[in-house]
Amino acid sequence: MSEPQWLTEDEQRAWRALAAVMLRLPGGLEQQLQRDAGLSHFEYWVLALLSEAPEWRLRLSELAHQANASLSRLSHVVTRLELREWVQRTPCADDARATMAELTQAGWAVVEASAPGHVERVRELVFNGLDDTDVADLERMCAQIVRNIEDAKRRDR
Amino acid sequence: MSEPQWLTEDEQRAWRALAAVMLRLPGGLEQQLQRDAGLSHFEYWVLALLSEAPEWRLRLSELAHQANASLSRLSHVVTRLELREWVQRTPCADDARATMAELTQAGWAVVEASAPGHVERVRELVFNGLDDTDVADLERMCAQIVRNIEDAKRRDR
DNA sequence: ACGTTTTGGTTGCAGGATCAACTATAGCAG
DNA sequence: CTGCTATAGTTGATCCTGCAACCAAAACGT
Repeated sequence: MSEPQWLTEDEQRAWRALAAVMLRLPGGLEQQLQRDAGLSHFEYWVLALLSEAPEWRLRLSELAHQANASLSRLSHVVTRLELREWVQRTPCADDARATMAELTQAGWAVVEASAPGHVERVRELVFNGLDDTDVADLERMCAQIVRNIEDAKRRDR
Repeated sequence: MSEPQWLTEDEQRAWRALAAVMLRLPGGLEQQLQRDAGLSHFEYWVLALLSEAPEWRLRLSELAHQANASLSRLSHVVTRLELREWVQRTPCADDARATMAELTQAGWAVVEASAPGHVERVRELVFNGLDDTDVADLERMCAQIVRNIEDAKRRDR
């Protein structure tokens, strides 16, 4: 049994900083959206994804993937969004197992109304103090980390 | 009323990547800890912070700050950890309002047993594919983002 | 010394997330 | 065509978190 490979000092600091972002950023975003639009961040994200999809429609599984969520979580959220009449479920023509989620006019209005405030907040929390190089680096590193997570998930299965 | 300042293409990609990390990384860490040690990531984090503190003791408010959590959340978690006898609450000598959380021997054993597996997973998910420069950049950017969040919180109050 | 404000912490409750169990359809091997 | 397995989605139970209300002690102004 060998010693585990501990993190270096630099890695520890970086990990603490990333963990801090992971723990605090959701709350920071949530707060503005909740106050100004009565939406959770995840609800906003789902509506925004639908608003960018062709015909405002996506299969639930595809939507779950794009939203980085489990199908279960998405299903619950779509149910709530349906109750508020911002989204509608419709059966899928190609595949009888599948369900489509479709943005309603009212849902579109919600996205349109809340997007500017939300984008401003993202700017404020995430991009303030970062230059163009940083933004490119951030994307590259986060993409790498997401790949790592997906690989680990696949390995675990 | 002026047009909001939308994100550039680069910013959008970076934001999506960061959001993906924010949404998936907790789950990725949780899973390993839950499976191998029966701990949530946040519980581990709290125990680890205590294990590094002098005399294994910290005031709850200080612990909450270091753990990036609200006092309420921390209080709930400490209650659960106390039930498992990994942590003990003791009154604070200097300030009668304050409470100290202290790691027990059993709690220390839990940290010691689960740390190697957890560190390995952090390595796997976060640092795999990043070089030294990346690590330094990641820390700097995350620290900046945390500052942004704290500033916004202060402004909102 | 006394009232007010701030800080430290706890608790109950409501809302959301995860997990496991389940149904139904599609795809595939023989 | 018939099982078998994989995919798509739903649902209910349980657990966690945030919020608001609350209490107690400290700090502060006068």
